[in-house]
Amino acid sequence: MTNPHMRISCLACENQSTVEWCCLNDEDLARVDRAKVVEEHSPGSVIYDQGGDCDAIYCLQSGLVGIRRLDDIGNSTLLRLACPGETLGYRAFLRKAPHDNSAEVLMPSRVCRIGRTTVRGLLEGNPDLGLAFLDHSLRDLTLTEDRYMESVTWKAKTRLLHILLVLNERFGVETENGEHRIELPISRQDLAGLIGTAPETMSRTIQRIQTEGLAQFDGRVVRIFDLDAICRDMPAM
Amino acid sequence: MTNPHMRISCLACENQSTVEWCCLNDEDLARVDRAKVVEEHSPGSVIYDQGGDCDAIYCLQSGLVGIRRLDDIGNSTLLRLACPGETLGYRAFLRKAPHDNSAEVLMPSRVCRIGRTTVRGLLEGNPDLGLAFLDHSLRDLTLTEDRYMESVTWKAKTRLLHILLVLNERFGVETENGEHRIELPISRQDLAGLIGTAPETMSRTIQRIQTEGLAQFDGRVVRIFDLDAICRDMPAM
DNA sequence: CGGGCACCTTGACCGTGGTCAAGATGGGTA
DNA sequence: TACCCATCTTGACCACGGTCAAGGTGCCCG
Repeated sequence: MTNPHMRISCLACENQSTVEWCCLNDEDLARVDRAKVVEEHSPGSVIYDQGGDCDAIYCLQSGLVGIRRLDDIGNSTLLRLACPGETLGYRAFLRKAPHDNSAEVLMPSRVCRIGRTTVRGLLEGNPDLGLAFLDHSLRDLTLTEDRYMESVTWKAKTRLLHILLVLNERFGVETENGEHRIELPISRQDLAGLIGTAPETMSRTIQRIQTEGLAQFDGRVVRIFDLDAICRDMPAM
Repeated sequence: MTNPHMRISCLACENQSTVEWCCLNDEDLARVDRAKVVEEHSPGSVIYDQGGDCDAIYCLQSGLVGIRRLDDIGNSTLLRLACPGETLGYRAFLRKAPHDNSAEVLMPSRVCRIGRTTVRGLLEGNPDLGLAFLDHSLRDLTLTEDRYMESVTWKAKTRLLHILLVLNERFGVETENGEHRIELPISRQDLAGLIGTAPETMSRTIQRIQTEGLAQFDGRVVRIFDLDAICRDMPAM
């Protein structure tokens, strides 16, 4: 899993500017660089497990990771996606509590693991880092609250269209004829989890969207003909 | 609204030990005490408004405050309750963004208003305060995420029973015959908002709970005969 | 006192979406 | 090629809960 040859220095990492790490000076970055362990993960492998103790935080350098939560019965629900530059597992770390979700690799990913003592040291020496984490947490909080409101007030179709708009921002490409193509990074089941419905409902909602001509689903490829039409369907945006 | 006669020093405030303020030394507490403005509010009055700019944070000394969010149509939903000791409006303040919710007084309350410059000064001089806010934010995040999961997987009846258990912790009293009495601090409408349903569904759910003998509703007074029976109805607790 | 007005309740209706069960599809392996 | 398995789709069913509409209750105010 560990691959020292592909190693990129934190000082040269293009994600360095993301939220929490942008406040570190070169000296501290070098310290992280020395302490970190770079891991290569392939889809399906787990970075950390729900319920497990937290002895490090992770920085996603490239790839894609899914944050899952295990139901009390045992079925896991995809809560959200983590993209390159995101720091993973910081919540459990800072709360000194077990992870309340799991991180599973969805696309081949390179993850930097930064041990507990290193982070503690940085936090103590650099008050801004704490504030950066605070910022991250506040952003997550707003996102989660918005999500809650949506799940209560919006219908499944609206929520799916909304997710498509978000996925389009990240994974969509515009073809020459003005059409948008998204290569979905996740299965239908996970898509269902992401909007909080059963997989069957996901299938049916997709059918409905297709017959209404809003989008075409072909395996994991989605084609959107009229992005504006979808935007117009959103309440309050 | 302001009442200088009822003023309690921060140094003597019984809520001083709550999350963010416990990390301040006496000197800083005295600084807050000098800068703060104490406000007396009666039910219905608004501490801050959604969409409004944030130029202070508020510390609830006594009473009860409801955190509301305005829908895009204009109907407001009660998101959660804030009890004495809670710091209000810190999120908008720290994010330097407009309030994304409103704080409305539900029971006669005394609120300490601490101006922007004072808090900024404290944050700069005292890194621990930032970490305390971080802690608060992380706790809120977990609560909100749990709430989201519940709203997706639990039925209205289960959610109502859960809220009753929570309200019982805060407002319940145990009578001599082992029965629990809760004096609800909120209307049915707000109770409905709290579990994310329509008011009509709230009424019907209450009826169902009564016919099943789990609790008796009489105006704002709820009597619970068998607390354990309700706990047993909760999935995974 | 009556009128107005919130708030709550109840009834009727029906759409959304959960659930169970049965196929369909497709990839991986022997 | 045949088989298996996971994933996805489709159908049938129906409970939960949203919505609209009509009463009911209590409260404040003129």
